[in-house]
Amino acid sequence: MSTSAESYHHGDLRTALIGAGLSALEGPDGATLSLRGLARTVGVSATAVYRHFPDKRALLAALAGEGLRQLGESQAAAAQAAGGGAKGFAASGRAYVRFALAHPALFRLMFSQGNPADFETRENDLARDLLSEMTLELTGNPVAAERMAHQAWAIAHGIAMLMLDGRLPAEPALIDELLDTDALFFGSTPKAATTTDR
Amino acid sequence: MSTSAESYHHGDLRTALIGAGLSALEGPDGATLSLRGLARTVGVSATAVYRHFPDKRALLAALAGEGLRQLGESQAAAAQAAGGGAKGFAASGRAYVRFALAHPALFRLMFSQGNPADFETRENDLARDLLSEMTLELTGNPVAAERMAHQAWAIAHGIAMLMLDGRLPAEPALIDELLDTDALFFGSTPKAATTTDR
DNA sequence: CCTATAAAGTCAACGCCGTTAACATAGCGC
DNA sequence: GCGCTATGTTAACGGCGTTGACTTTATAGG
Repeated sequence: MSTSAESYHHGDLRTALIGAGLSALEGPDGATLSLRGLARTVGVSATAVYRHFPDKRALLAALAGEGLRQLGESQAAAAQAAGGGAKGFAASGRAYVRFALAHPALFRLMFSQGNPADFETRENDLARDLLSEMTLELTGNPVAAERMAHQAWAIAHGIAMLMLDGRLPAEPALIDELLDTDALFFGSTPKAATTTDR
Repeated sequence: MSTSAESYHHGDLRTALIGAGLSALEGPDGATLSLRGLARTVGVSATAVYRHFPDKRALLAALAGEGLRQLGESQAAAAQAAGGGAKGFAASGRAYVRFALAHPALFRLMFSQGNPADFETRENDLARDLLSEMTLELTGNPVAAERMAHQAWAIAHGIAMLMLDGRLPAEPALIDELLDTDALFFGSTPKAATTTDR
């Protein structure tokens, strides 16, 4: 009865806090959201938060979990829209980076927690499951699939992070180019290199 | 005369602060270093810091710059020890990830600043220059070199970050496997999943 | 040599933060 | 109807980054 509609005392504080937290993460200075500030925007005393979360970390973990869920949804939708298969796989990779660029503070939060076990649950782990499924489908080999999953995750995550940090320009064309699995490293080596023409 | 030996009032505070900051970043809870705490360990009043850095961000930027310099050194050393060429390139990639795992808080700090321009200087940008040189040497083509550099950076960075966050196990064998340029994605799989496009 | 000036450091204070303890209130089960 | 428990409040603590007004010290110039 803690997480239902809106009834008793003030409303559903837990849900309200998470909502406020998510929207605070969207604005500028989303990197520095404070427990007190959050309580203020929800219109509640600072210490009321502690009835729903043991401490700030727990609140952040909940936000990260929600972000993870949304990321999984985005990727799944993108993969399906692209018609699955290799196209879908590539689309889910682009969706990963796009999500990071669209929600920088949330994305950073999702990957700066102590240990993922605090908020990675069966339900919000869609992204991970999807990745496993897709690579298995593409390779047909569990061992190769796992390596492919790891490498794909790493490169998408690397691109996302470097762009968020301003180390790489956050241009859509660059995302596509770097994620292009046909052109990875030497894939198109000698002459090819001319792929960039456009 | 602000950054020289050690002479006048207290010593070279700026250098001392950076040293203390770097060593604080090595310990646990290095993620939460405080200006006051740093001043305390150096044996100086909290506000003395402001004679050398306009604010905390500037101090952190200085630490990040120093970290960047060290990272470049590590990579250059590893590349040279491996004899340059493709071997050297692979070695520098491993060194990148190893550095991240060896100095988690420092590495995170290096890649969570607002904009890199604040601390990326000609002298500490060794890592970036090295990467450009190596990929150009390997491809012989400026365009291909740049893409290779971006992709290599992204995958190394992704591996490092995911391991730091506990999303991937931080095992040396896995680092090697994921960085293996010959086995990237479909490199070693038969049918290569035929990504089709293009 | 001695003094003006500016660099380097100190102290007190402000407002914000996360968190704890003690207290108030409202809804539900018996 | 009563008590229990979930939910919320107020007051307070210590720590933080930062500012302003002050003190000390090194050094440069007459």
